[in-house]
Amino acid sequence: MIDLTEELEVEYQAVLAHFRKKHSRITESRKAILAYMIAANHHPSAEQVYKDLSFKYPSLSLATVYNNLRVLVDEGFVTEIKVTNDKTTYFDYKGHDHINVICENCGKISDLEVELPDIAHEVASQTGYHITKSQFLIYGICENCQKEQEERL
Amino acid sequence: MIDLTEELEVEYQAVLAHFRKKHSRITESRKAILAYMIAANHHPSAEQVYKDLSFKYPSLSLATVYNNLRVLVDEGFVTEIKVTNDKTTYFDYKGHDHINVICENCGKISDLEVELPDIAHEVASQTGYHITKSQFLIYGICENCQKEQEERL
DNA sequence: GTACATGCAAACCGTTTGCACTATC
DNA sequence: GATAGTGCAAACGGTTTGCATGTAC
Repeated sequence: MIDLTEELEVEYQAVLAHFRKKHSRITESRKAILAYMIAANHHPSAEQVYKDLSFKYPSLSLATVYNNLRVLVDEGFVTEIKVTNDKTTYFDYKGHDHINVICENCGKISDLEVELPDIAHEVASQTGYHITKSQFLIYGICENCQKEQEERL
Repeated sequence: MIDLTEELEVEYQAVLAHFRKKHSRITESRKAILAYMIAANHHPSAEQVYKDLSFKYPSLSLATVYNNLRVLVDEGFVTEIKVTNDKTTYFDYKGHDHINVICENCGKISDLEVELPDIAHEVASQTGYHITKSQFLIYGICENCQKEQEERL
């Protein structure tokens, strides 16, 4: 098992408590993947989680990693990150706040103009990155789908 | 061919001029895909571009759509948009400004904390979306890769 | 004991590639 | 005429799925 600081251990236990409450089973694989994700200070792919845990858990399968990451995403503990020009999905445990508006129901993607501070400049000065382009995505439910959902009740 | 307004026609001709300058060939497929993308007010997938153009261009292939979208992306005319929980890449002709910071060279993904206005609230009031989560991505070259590139000169 | 989770391997599907052919320049 | 671009079909690769088995409860 990954070694967690006291603070992270609290987080870890809180998620386990959440699983118990939901009557989800707490398996060795699940604990290992959860601990890995909580401890991770990078944004691993499923493959990377699998490789890193395979040493300690030789019987772990890639499908199980995907299954558990999916569960963690569905429960709101982990965020998916997609990067252009890369088929891989990366996973981030409770990613920080990180505008296209995407409807999670119908998949429609809309543009939205909103007043923003000069993020690129700020990012550049703060990180030393040479900024080439940026992408702000907001996920939600569009008006049409909200209506449809209301009508469905 | 898609019918373009005068303004869009100027844009279209400008891109063609760009291609001539680069000694890229201006084929029927290329013109059709470009015009489609310039006229599009949505964010089509390659598949959708292919389907929509297939009527007028029955011999057009999906691979050619991918090739040309790739070219338009490489030349900076089109932006790719990736959405979580969806394998598809969407394409946006000169997307509007739309903070994970992603290094285009090494693929490293970093978190960054930046002061932002209450975007979600603003988006919600402006669009009527019910916001559930958001994702801000900035692409650039990280300090390490900048150094490596400088050293390579 | 029940049924959710796992592991394996095969299927899936968006995207890319290899190659012969076509058409732009 | 040279060669970049095209079209087709096959390959690729990240992710998902079906199913038999294992195990948390």
